[in-house]
Amino acid sequence: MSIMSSSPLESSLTSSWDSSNPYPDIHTVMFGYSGRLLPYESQPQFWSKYQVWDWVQQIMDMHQIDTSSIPLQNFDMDGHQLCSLSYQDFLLAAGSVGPILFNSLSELKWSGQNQTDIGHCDLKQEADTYLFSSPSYPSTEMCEPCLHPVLPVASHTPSSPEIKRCSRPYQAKKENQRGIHLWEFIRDILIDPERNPGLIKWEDRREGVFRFLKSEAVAQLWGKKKNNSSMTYEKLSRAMRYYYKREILERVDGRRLVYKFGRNARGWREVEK
DNA sequence: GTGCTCTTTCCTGCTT
DNA sequence: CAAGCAGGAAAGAGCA
Repeated sequence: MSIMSSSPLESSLTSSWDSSNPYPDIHTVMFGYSGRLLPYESQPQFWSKYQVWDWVQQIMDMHQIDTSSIPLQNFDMDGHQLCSLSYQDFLLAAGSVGPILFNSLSELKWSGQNQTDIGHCDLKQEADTYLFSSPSYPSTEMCEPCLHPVLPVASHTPSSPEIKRCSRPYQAKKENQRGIHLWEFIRDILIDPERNPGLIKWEDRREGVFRFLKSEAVAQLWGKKKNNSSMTYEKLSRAMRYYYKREILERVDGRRLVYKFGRNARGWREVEK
């Protein structure tokens, strides 16, 4: 993952994030998101991983940043894990968007718990430390067992020792990569609304017609599942098209990003569940 | 090692 | 013109 890469993302951020005004949108971020949350939802440490995704997407939407601009799989974690990330973790995980996410989360934590362990001054100081005084990042250590970079876990008490953990997104027991097929992965997102923060949507539930809303985000999730960081919607869609021949999917002519489950797809009908 | 299945990657041409 | 679709070809990866 490239850190602080200069990408099209940067230009899209300039309206809300620049070096002269590092926290211009804190209230927008804070009240724009937390304002529409239920009480328990404003406490990010209790979020499910799908609420974490939802939050990331909401913040991106708020700043009019394309969700596919950041590797969503870097946020494959629940709220508790999210809350343990440091400012630097966010920079590593989301590049230029990291500070926005970090600030939003900190404000949510602050407003949700009404605790002041992370104040604006601390936030700004930490942000400044990493954003403006550090041209490059500390050398990367590697996690012994899996050879993924090690990230420092957030420690808001300066004197406490820094705990290292693997940067690889949380993954339960490594499952058989062939254990789930692409169409099953898509189906599972569709039938479980909590797993589906606006990624794919039923067009006709009874007929099995669905549409990709965030095609690249779905591709990234699929890539994460297969441990393939270079997955794109173009490649995913090629795999989808192979399902036509096997009648797992049926063509939906004339409509972009729209697919339909075929006779050999199982488990998507409500009555089947 | 071999063959099979299921992708993944790359490509060209077409359509929206 | 860009994005998406269609499908051929070849290669990769897991598994029996």
